Amino acid sequence: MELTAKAWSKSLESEMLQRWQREPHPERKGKTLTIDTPPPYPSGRPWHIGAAAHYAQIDMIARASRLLGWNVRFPIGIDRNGVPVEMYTEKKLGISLHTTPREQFVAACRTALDDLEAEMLSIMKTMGLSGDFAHVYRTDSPEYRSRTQATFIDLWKRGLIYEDSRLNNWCPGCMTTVSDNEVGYKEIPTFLNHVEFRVKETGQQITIATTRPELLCTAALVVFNPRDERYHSLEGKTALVPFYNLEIPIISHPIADPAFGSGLMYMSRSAGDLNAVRFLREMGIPYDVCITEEGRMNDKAGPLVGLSVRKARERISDELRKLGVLAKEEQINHQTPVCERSKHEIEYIAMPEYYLKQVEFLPVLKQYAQEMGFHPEAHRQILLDWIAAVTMDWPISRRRFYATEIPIWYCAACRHPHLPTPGSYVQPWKDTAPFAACTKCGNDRFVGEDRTFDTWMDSSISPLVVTGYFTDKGLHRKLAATVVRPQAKDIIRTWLFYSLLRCHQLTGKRAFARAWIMGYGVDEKGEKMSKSKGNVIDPIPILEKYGADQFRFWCAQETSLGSDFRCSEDRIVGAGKFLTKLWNTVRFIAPFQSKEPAAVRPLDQWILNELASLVKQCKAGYDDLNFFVPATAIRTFLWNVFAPHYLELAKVRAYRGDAAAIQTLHTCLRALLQLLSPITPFITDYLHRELYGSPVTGQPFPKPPAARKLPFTTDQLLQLDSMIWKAKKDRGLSLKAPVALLTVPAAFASIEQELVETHGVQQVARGEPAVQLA
RNA sequence: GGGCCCAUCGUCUAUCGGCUAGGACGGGACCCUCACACGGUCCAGGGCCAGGUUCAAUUCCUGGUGGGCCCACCA
Repeated sequence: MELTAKAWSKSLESEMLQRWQREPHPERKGKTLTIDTPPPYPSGRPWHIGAAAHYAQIDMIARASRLLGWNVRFPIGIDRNGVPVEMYTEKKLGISLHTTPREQFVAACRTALDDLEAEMLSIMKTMGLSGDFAHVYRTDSPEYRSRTQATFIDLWKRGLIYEDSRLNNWCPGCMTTVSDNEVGYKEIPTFLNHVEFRVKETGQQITIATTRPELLCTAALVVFNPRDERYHSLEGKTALVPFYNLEIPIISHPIADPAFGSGLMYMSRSAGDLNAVRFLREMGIPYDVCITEEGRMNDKAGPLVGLSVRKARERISDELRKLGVLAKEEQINHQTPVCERSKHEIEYIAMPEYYLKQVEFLPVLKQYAQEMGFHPEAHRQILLDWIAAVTMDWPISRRRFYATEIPIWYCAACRHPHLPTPGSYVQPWKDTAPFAACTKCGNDRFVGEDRTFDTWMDSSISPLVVTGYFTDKGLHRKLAATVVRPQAKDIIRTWLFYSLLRCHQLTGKRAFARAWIMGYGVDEKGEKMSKSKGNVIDPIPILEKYGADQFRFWCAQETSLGSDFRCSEDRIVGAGKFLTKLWNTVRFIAPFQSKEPAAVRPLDQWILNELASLVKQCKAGYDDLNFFVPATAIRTFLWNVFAPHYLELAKVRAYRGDAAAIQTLHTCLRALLQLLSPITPFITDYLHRELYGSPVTGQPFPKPPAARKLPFTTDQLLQLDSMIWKAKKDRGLSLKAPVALLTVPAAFASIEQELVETHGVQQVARGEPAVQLA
């Protein structure tokens, strides 16, 4: 065979891809492992290099599992529902969801998604993902959406869904209710306004500090802490709200912090934060929102009506200043709740929304979180912490367009809800109701629901979709116990949590055997990549420049499982050298062929011992789905032990045609290629075919050679070689220069021949290691 | 404010409480030695701080500091 080139060429990768397309992975006999591949979300260009790295590693899960003997199902899906594409479309086309006809807007989103999706799929293919590209599923397909709807209908019938109007997180930008885990916090500078109220009964002046003066129009109470003795005399009195001249009671309640401001707070019926939401609920005070869905003041705000919340805040401060009741304005940084999607400041508005019960399922979810496997183990805690923090049911309805529709029609007369039979995809906002008459009042006119689902309602059933729950219950039962969920760390509280919840509600079982959690790809300074920072690295030019295997090897050896990893082009370049090293090692070994059986010499046994330990390390790494372990172990073996020491010492024998040396070289090489194949499938498959005439895939996991005790250790041998090289180097001699006298301990007697031949030793003596040059 | 995780050369990491803390990337010097200059050889460079346990601490404990993440949150 001919390996004339001096290095592996990434152009061979497309050749290999075509080859693989012609010969798909053979079904194996063993048990089946299903990967619940995270369907990536096409939210804009470029696709994040960290995401590409993530999928490269998921392919390593697939390939490593096959190498370990599993039959692997590796579906490929794309998540296409929800706000990100709507925002992308609004920005790209300069249109607004709220002013564009729904049909038209949905079509524009679909076009955008198709383009972005094509690019992601092409990247996945280029990287050599061994997934099922023939059956890509899309979460916005009528088929998938019909399943989301079917599960909703199921849960509805079982009484797990209810509608309620309660104060909830509202994003004025997205114009929808959002759930707690879509809310983030951002430090925003604002003013803490010290506003003077008067006590009606005594005329006494009291000061109240607030960041939300624009909510004064709905002021309900003034509160002080019962432990705060300064204000005991105010209990039961009445406060006069400036500007609006409202009369509100003063009460004591522990919610007020004596150390904050003056120790007095006012509570608005239009809650300014979650704490207030809870307080109102606890006190049984009906809410009375003074903010509109667009984030403007409504008519309750009197003269402020129509102003944005922010403008209203400035305006009321002006008014209070004019009245002489604004004692102080302090600039503070405020941890402000913002929408994680659109970054708008969250307001608390009550809208009727559907809720899915989750609180009562927390104990079983906790149990699942404790039972299932986690790679790495440490990340289990993130899920447990989240489960412990959940206090409310999940609001699942959204007032958006590009998402799965809630499958309900209401009787036009009595508003009674009607749900269709599960199975087909329905769009109540445009479809005619599939009912003859209202089951309650007999009326024959219906109004379709126009709200959609939170997208996690769709993605949380992916473990069921990929195991055939909706198409083949028998298959599902067979596959369900061995599902592996790979995903990023940041969506533990959403995707992982909701999947466990929903699958439990639908099947009564735990969705996953194991979860594999990867860290974030950060930039080379260690900072999070974000489009706003402009430090997002596009994977396409990287893959074009360096090829898939180089990228994959970099991914594997960059960081241990679960930690964040820095994306630095320099280090990707560095990873490529390994492929060249491997290539040239093969280039050296390939020409040597020997069929006759031969007994190994002690030197051969030494490297076989090392190989045995390598095989065990790789097995442990692959079992833990931690590719850092095999990648670094293989690299160290090849570069620090096998090539510089064994290869050099066995070289002369190999040239001579020594069968034991040649067979040992091939034993090591073959095992190396197989052990490495999950990480760098292109080069290993190419070389395995060239040398051994068969694909590297489909081989069983390499067996560790039988190890035998030797009189010298690896460290001793490495140090001996190094000592000789250093001696020559110090004298400015070539490494081929002869050694006049080499003194070695008796332990090396069995490999003396190789030492002599390799280092050009003229005479050998026994004793502590020493080199004497001519 | 509460919780979780982490802390080793510039970077990524190794090290059952015990040899001079090992390797890789990057840096420097020399060498184109017949698989490989995407190579070889050599060099420089590190245990966050303060206590404690111990014959012995990078390793175990406590506190601090510094990161990361999560939750709550100043009305």
